Amino acid sequence: MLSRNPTVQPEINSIKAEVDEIKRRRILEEAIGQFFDKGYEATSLESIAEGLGVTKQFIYSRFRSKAELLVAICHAGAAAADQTVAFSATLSGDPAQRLAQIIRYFVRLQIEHRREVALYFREAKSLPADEGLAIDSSKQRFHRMLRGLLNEGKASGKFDIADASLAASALGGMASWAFTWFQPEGRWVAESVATELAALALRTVGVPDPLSYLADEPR
Amino acid sequence: MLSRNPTVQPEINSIKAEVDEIKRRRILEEAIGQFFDKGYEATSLESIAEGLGVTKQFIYSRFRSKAELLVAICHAGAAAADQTVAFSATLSGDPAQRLAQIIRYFVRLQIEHRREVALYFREAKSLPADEGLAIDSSKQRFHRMLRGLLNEGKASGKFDIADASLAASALGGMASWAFTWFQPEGRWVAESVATELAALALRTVGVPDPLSYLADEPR
DNA sequence: ATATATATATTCTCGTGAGTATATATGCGA
DNA sequence: TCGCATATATACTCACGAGAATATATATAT
Repeated sequence: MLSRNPTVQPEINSIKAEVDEIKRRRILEEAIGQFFDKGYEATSLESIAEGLGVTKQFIYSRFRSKAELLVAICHAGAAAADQTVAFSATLSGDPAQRLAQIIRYFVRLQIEHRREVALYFREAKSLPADEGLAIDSSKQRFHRMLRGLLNEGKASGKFDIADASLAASALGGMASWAFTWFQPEGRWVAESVATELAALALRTVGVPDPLSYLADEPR
Repeated sequence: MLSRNPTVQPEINSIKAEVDEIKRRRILEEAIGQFFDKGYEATSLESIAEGLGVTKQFIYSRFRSKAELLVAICHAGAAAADQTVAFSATLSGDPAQRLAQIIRYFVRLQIEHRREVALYFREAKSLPADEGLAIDSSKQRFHRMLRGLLNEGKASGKFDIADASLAASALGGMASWAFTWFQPEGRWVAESVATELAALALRTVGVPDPLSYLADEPR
């Protein structure tokens, strides 16, 4: 008998990998929901297992500890800031145009991952020390990116601001805060919130005609 | 023997009341510090007692439960919003002028009570249901107040905004966020942060010359 | 000086939950 | 069909912490 077609092997592995990934995802989904509702410390692994209809051991087979669940979730939350920094590096041209795109991009991510973002703000103190620092540096990189852009716009006379660092904090707050009030079932649509906040952000830094930078975006 | 001068009585009582109040305050101070650093659930009453150099029973003699400590702290956090709403009711005149004063007032309070504010955001879920609702309605009243003012300014042509509710959320975020980044030992002074954020807020809603409303304020 | 109330300390109880050790089932390769 | 690895379940340990019960010290009143 001939040996089996070796090309099958990776396929089998990829199915297994896919199943593993799905299991991981489901565990994380449940953990996000319960951590978000009750808080990290107040949620037991038992109750997460119960919510999934499995036992605690199932979770331990995929994650080494409760803290590791939180780490994975917080990484997903910090990813919004990281991705936005990466996105900003792909942009060039007019600072106002770039700022608008950055805010839109960031707000959309914040809204999409509201719960993870909320958890990484709320529960950062329960993280292992090194992970906590990683989160902090994500925030710092985001802030520096924004401050850099604002300084650039200020230097070229596009933006009218007293202090770029403070303005960056103000814009960061305006955009980040969405995770506290945005309701997916509410009257707002993520896309239009992102566009409106981008328009408000442009005005905050003294761009007189924000709409000209957002004319083709959905409202 | 004559009976004791009855006027002494209230004085003794007031001393006792004062001492009681001091004890309460110290317990709350310690609780705020530890809850803020480690989180509510992760902090034991034992460790709060230890931090104070007393026993757990000392705390139980002033507060009925651990949750009652959190309730007291969260009330202090929500007070920033409540007081600002009350303050806004004392103002009249130009909407831009009022908005600037409101933002300044609110930011100063948020900064002063950063830790309580942070706790009432982070730990609201650990609160008894009715207290949680009270907090929510504080936030709502604040939002409605701001939205009302923005609508007023929009109607009179002072403010240029698409949607007052969304703009209120944006300004709320800009101002609230200060509790996450303000460092009392850092480069900023609370007063000037409050004034700068008020200026940025005015520009966000389309007031062209914010400084004319803030000329006499400290920067 | 003695009785009474109040503040503070000491010592338990009891539930809960993270993590582990051990058992069983399921699927896969030969 | 058998044997092995891995996935899942059951049953335990062990520490911790909220709150209560009980004891002691301190202050006030008579």
